[in-house]
Amino acid sequence: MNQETTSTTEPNNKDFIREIIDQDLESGKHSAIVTRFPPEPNGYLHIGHAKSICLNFGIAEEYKGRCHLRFDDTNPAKEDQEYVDSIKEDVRWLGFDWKENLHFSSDYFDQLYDWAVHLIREGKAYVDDLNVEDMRAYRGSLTEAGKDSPFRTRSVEENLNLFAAMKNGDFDEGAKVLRAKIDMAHPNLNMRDPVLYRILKKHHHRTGNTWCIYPNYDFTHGESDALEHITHSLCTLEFENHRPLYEWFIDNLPVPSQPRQIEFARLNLTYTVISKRKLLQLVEDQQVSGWDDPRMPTLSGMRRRGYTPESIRHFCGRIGITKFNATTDVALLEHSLREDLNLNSPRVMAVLDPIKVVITNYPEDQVEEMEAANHPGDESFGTRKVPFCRELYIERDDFMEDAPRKFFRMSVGREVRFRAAYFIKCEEVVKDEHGEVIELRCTYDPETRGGNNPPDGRKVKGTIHWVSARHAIDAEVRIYDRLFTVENPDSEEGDFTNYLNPDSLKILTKCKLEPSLTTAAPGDRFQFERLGYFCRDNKNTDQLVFNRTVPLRDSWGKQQRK
RNA sequence: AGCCUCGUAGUGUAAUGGUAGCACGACAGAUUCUGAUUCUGUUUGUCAAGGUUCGAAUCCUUGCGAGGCUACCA
Repeated sequence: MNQETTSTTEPNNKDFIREIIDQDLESGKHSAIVTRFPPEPNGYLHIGHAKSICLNFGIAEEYKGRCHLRFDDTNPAKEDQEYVDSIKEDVRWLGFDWKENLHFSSDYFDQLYDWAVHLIREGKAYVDDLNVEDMRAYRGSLTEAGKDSPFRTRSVEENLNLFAAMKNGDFDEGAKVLRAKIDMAHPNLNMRDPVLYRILKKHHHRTGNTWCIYPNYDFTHGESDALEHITHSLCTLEFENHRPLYEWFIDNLPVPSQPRQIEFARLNLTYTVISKRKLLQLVEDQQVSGWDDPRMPTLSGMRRRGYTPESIRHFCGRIGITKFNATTDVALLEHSLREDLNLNSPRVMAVLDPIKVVITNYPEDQVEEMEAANHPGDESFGTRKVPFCRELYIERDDFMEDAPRKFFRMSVGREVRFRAAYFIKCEEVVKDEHGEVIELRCTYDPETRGGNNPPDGRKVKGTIHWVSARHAIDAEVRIYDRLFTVENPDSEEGDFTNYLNPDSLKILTKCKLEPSLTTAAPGDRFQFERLGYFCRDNKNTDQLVFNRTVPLRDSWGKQQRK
């Protein structure tokens, strides 16, 4: 679909990764570029993954190479087919296509096993009986060297037998591991004889019960890259310390290609938590309704909220790629969102918190079909008919009794434009016994039909939206706000859940929508004029529910808050 | 405290020894049948101190600050 927008919005300046790629192409090190997006199927994709997806698939498009989707499924205890399915759906929704390049690390279990045996034969790996606590103690610390395991000197023969026995299920989980024999005094802790294989008597979502030993990330990732002829293996900064190990495997194994790992900073966003672990906690503690709660920064949540894939791709293009651990202002994401929505959303009228308006000089039984533009800046959106009659609803906020001079809306004695309808003047307020305003009695000027200025040259400062009381349809509208009250929930005192915004969801049940919205399909997006962008919920499809994607920028509201 | 990485307007990101730019935000104004959009303008920056150089954000030294690393997770 709109994949072109990704490449057409690339900044002129290349990031450091693309510069490396340019050099590798120029020097002849590579003639084609191959990247990969390697999620573990143990959770849902979020906006941070989108950054990586746009980088990897984006580079493949720009350099006419390819990008593999590879599931890093080496830990059957956490992984599940459900996640595989959701990840594929989300990548596709974002607008990327892995074509025939769908892979699983588990496809390489046989090869990895053979390579582990190879290392043993070379005297570069051994079976260790140390338990978890002892292994930790032997590893040393950040400042002290570790010491060799007493099992480090086993013969090749013995290691071969033991490893085969591990594979055959002769030992319990945790009884033994296979370790690389590198250097227990290495300043980089990852090089102190890292574990390669552990015993896990678990069912794997793809290999079933074939295996009871599984390779871990370090022993799997680089070799999988090499097997797929990945040229540039892009990952986040926390793997920086793993690069020497990544290279050690590439150097010490007869792999078919030499991929290069390059790290970049992961995405942080203000007022948001992004880590999978924390998102899982919100789901499990039922602070949100699920992974696809519209307040979640997951792709499924954002999709449900009404985000467009284009806006997310634009955003990812704008934030750049660096090694600096930055926190991006969520306003930049919202800017990308509004930019796309403004261009592509048809306008409609909806009243979320209605007050009734009676036009006293309008005939009781008359109905007019007012013609309204669907987009003020784009005639190709066409027009629609909106019914107008004697009784209408307007937004409660659009009326004020003792209104200041700068209030350009309804107040007794003031005249405003009802969008695409008429000039309306408020004559009288009706209140109930509690003093609550329940009705406005108004008059209209027939000379202003269509909302046009009258022949006498009279002008009006404000234009407000409305719906016909007789024709309006009822709907529920969910108003979402940021999930957290502080810019960086992760770095505040105490648990991040202490900073959840209690007002992140308001459910409005008495909303009145113009009748054209009857035909809105789940997932359809609109601008409710003067309010914001809204999207019909894709989950509660038996009723009419709209999610507010993002409000319009509001310089009046901003004034008020001062 | 050992190792690795990183410090450019409020935020994010360019400038690859030669005029510190862009975007977002904020602020002001113009236009407007959405207090939206659009348009115009304003504002603010090279972590610090030395050094090399005709010239340093860029190279060197030292200091300061930030992040990551001690799973049989990825």
